[in-house]
Amino acid sequence: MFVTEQIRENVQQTDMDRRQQKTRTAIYDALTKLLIKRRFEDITVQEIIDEANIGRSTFYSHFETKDQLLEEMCNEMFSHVFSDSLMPEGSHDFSGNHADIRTLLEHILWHISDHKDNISSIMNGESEKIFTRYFSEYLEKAFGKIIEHLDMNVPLEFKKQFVIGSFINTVKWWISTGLKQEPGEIINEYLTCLLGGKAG
Amino acid sequence: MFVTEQIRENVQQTDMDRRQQKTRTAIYDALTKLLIKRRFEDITVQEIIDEANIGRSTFYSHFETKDQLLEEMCNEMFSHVFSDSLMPEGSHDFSGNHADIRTLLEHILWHISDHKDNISSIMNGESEKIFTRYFSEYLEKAFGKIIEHLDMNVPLEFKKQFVIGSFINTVKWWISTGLKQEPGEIINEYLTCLLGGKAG
DNA sequence: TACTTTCTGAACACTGTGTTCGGTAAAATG
DNA sequence: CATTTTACCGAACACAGTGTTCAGAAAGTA
Repeated sequence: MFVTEQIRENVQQTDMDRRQQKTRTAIYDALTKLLIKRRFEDITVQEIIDEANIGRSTFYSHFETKDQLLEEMCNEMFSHVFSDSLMPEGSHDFSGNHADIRTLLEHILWHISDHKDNISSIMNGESEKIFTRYFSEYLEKAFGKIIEHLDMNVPLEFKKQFVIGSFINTVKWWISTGLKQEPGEIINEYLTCLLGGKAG
Repeated sequence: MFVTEQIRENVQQTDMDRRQQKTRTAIYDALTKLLIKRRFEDITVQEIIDEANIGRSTFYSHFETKDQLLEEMCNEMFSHVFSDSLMPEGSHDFSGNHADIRTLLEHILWHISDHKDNISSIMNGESEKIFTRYFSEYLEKAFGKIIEHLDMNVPLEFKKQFVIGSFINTVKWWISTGLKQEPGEIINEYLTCLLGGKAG
């Protein structure tokens, strides 16, 4: 089970005072809105407070620092994007079935595509690293075993690094150029490059 | 040999006051030293000033901001690491000669290896992006045409993204794990993954 | 209603940035 | 060597942003 799973529950407690929920949502929305216009590093706490229309001390009673806010917001979002729902129990064993892998990878991209606006605005700056961390962790869990079975004549650690790294890289590139291609197209091209046109 | 020593020649114009040269070197050396202990974002201008043993206003007469200092320092360093000396005129035409490519890529890694200490300490934080930018630009120039001739059945832009991205990725991984392998080893593994064991 | 929790916002201490300026030291010039 | 030019020094300053505190107001809960 993912670390991220536990985090989500912390953030959205059902037994939360309505005021707290309102505040928290207002802060997330405010930051999300501000991130469209400028980088996280250039946004001040005061701006978030003004945009969210809350008191200064209220902000600091919810988040220790601005960075913690980003961290939690990203946790929230990426844990959703890379949730276990993408990875149903039954499909953990791919046993070299490339069709299934293709479907699953494509599914991930569709998920990302659904969060296009949020992810895109977050992808400039510090938050890119959080994205990479989550994505990497997720892929390692989901595909670690399949990667082991791929026969490339290189050490395992290198293979993992290469396969996962190049995939994340491709996805970042896809996002940064505005998600112009269809998910299926990207996955096909990725697998073509990775497997050199070899059949499954 | 320390990077800063090599930089000195490039940075210091011959018509520069000796005092200016001394100051500039002191600042570079100070930052280089501080970067070993902590991330650039956590280093204050005052610390750099103290370490360099110069006056506050002197620092600001040399650099407008702390970020500009980093930018210039990285420019200096990476432009040296990825200098044209790596890319002699005669070798611009690879015409599918994989042996030459192999040699050249290996050469790049040796160069990086020579600057191990400086690069490693810089690779945490903001400066990683500068590294990536430089590296990407350089590789595009040096290998753009060869990549075009690689026959992978994907659009050119995707191919470039994949080949260059996965190489930079691999190098970053190599650096972050402490340059444990020999350059030749890394290049072999990279090319194995990229070309799928196809012969040149 | 009575009680509890959260929100509010002004005031405050603190850290770090970048500027200013009169005085000092060093280098270049002739 | 004397003169002029240039760079360095560093204290003082203005400023921006962070994070805390606290007493009173407002909203939720039972």
